[in-house]
Amino acid sequence: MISIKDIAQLAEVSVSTVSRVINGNVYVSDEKRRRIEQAIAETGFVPNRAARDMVRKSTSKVGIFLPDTFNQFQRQLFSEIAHNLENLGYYSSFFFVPTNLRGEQTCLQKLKSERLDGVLLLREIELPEFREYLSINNIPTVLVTFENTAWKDVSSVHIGEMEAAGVATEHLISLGHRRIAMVGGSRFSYGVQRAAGFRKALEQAGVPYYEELTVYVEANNIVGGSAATSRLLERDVPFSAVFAHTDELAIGCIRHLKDCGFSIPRDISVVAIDDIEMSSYLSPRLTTIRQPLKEMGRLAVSMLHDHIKSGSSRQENISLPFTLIRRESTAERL
Amino acid sequence: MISIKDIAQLAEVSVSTVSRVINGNVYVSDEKRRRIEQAIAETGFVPNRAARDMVRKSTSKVGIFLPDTFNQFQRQLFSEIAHNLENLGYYSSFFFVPTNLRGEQTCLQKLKSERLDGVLLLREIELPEFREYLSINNIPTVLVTFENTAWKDVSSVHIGEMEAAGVATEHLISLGHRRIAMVGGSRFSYGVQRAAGFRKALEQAGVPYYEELTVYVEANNIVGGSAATSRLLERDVPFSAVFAHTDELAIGCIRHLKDCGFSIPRDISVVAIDDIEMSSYLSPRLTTIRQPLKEMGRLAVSMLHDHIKSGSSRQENISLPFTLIRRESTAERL
DNA sequence: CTGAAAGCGCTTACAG
DNA sequence: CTGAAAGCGCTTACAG
Repeated sequence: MISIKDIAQLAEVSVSTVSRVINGNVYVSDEKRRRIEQAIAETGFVPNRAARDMVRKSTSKVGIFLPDTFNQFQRQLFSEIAHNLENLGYYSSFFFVPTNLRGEQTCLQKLKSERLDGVLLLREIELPEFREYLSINNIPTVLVTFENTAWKDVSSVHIGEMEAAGVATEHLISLGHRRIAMVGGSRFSYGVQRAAGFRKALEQAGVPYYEELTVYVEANNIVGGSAATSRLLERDVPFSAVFAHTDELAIGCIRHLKDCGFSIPRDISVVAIDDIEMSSYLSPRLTTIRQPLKEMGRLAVSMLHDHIKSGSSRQENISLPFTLIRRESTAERL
Repeated sequence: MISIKDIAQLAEVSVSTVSRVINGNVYVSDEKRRRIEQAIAETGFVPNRAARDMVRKSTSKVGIFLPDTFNQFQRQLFSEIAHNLENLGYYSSFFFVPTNLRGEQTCLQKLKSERLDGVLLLREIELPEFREYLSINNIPTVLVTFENTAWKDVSSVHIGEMEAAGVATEHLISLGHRRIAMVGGSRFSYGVQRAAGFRKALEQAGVPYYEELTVYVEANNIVGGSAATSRLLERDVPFSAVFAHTDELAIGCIRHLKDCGFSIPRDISVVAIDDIEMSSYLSPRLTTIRQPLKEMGRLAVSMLHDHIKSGSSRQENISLPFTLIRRESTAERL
C-alpha cells in the first residue's frame, strides 16, 4: 500500500506539503505542486480513509438504518437515498435493524464504532440509548417515512399517514362501499396510523366499522397480504372493498381474492398506499396513494446535508403531499 | 468521545491491558479484567473502528459493487447478500458503478481509499486497473450473477445463462411455437448470453430465427420492456410467443400486449428468467426460470469468506442449477 | 500477566 | 510557501 510518505519522497517534499495539495490548500508553490501531482498520478495514490477519518472530526459518511425485512417501497427509497448521498459526496453505511431491543443494541454498538456525520432512519428505533447517543454526540439525524413523535431536535420527512389512509378510505366510500375490510399491520407507526386514519374516515362518513373485517398481517409483504386475506375470507363476513396498508399487501390480497373466484374490481374493490414501480403494470392496475418517493429521498438527504453543514439541528417535520392515483382496482359498488 | 485511554484510567490499568480484554486476549488477571469490563459497561465504550482499521491489516469490511440502476432481482440479491455478510460479522460498503469508464474510475478511487477485506461484484467492470488493483493487493473477489471470463484468480457464482435461455426457449418450442420474439438487452454479458442461448435453442430445434422479432431494450426494467414491445408490434411481423430476458421485462411486455388487446397466454405466450418475488402473484402468473437467489447470495458470501480466511484465492466458478417454473403465461399454440 | 514504546497514515497548528 | 513535530485511537511486539 502506497502512502503519503512515499509520495513525499518521490516528489522530494515534506509530508505536510503533500497533505496540502491533497486537500486543496492554496499555499503550495507551483513547482512542488506539479511534482506532487505527478507522483500521485504515477502511483495511483489515494489517501487512506481510515487514517484521515481518525484525525479529522468529519468522516463524510452517513448511516442508513433499515428495517430487517424491507419492502419494495423501502427498497426503492433506499436506492434513491443512496444515489442522492453519493451525488453529494457522502459515503454511506447501512445497517439492518432487527425487530427487537437486542438487535437495536447491536446496531447502537456499530453506530458507536463508526464516526458517522449523519444518520438516516427508515425505521423506528425504540432503544432510548440510541437516541441519547445521537443527541449527546450531536449527530444530525433525519427520520424518513415516519413522523417524529418522540425525538427532540430530530427532523423527519413523511406523508400524513392518517390523512393518506383517510383519502384512500373516502375514495372507497365515495364509490358506494359500506362494508370495507382492512388488511394491514399494527406493529409500527405507519400501520397504527393508517389504521387510525381508516377508522376516522369511516366514522366521519357515518359508515360502520366492522371488527371482523379488520385483519392484521404477520409479514408486511405479498405473502402476508395473501395469508391475511385468506383469514379474512374464512370469517365469512361480506365486504365489497378492501383498504390494504401497502401495495404489496394489496397485491397479495388481490391474488388471493382472484384465486377464490372474485373479480377485481367488479366484485371487490382494492385500494392501497405507496405506489411502487410495479403497481401501474399489474392487472388490474392498482388504485393507490402515491407517496412522493423521489422527493422524499431527495429532501431527506438534503435536510441531513444542511444539518451537517450548519452544525445546527433545528427540528423540521416535513409532511409531503400525496396523491390518490385512480386506476383499475376500484369501482362503484354494484 | 470516550477512548481506550479513558477506560485505562478508570480501571487503573495500562492501555495495553484494556486492548487485551477488548480483543479477547486470555492473559489478563481476573481482577483487572473485571475492573476493565466494568469501566466499559459504565461508559458504553466501543472501540473506534477507524483507529483499529488503520493499525490492523484487516477491516472486516467487504465492498458490494452494484449496477447504477438495479432491477428487482438484483435488489433481492443485494438484500440477501447484505444479510449473509452481517451474519458473518462483516461490515459492508456498497458502491453504485455508473455505466462508463469514468464512473468505474471513480469507484476505483473509492475502493482504494478503503481497505476492504473482500469485494463482491454484481456487475461487470471493464476498467483493467480495477482488476489489477484487486489482484496486486490480493483482495479476494467474487463475481455474482455472471460468469468469470477474463479475470484470473477470481471466483464466480451464477447460473448457466446460455443454458437457462435455452431451456426457456425450448419450453416455448415444445408448446408448438414457431415464431418466437425476443425482448432483451445486449450491453451486458447476461444479455449477450441469453440472446445466444435463445438463438442456439432455435437452431437446434430447427425453428427459424427472425431478425425482425428481436428487439433490444433501452432500459432493463418494466418501462423498457413495455417500450420494446411497442416497437416490436410496430414492425407488424406475426409471433405467438416471447422470450423476455428478465421478469421485469416480461411484466412490461405483458402489460403492453394486453393493452393492445392480446390475451396472455391464449394469443401470445411469454416466458422469462429470474423469478422475482412478485412473479407468482401476477395475472397471469409468470412462467419463468428460477435463479436460486438465496443460494446464490449465501454461496457468494461464504466463498468470499473462505477466501478471506484462507488468504488463498483459488479460482472457483460455480454454475448453480436453475428450474423452469411453469405457471400461467405460456400455453400451447392454438 | 503487564506496561512503556513504537507505529499505523494521515492532518494540523507552530515556527519560520 | 514549507517542514518538523505532535497527535488522532488503537494494536503489537518487546522486555520484564
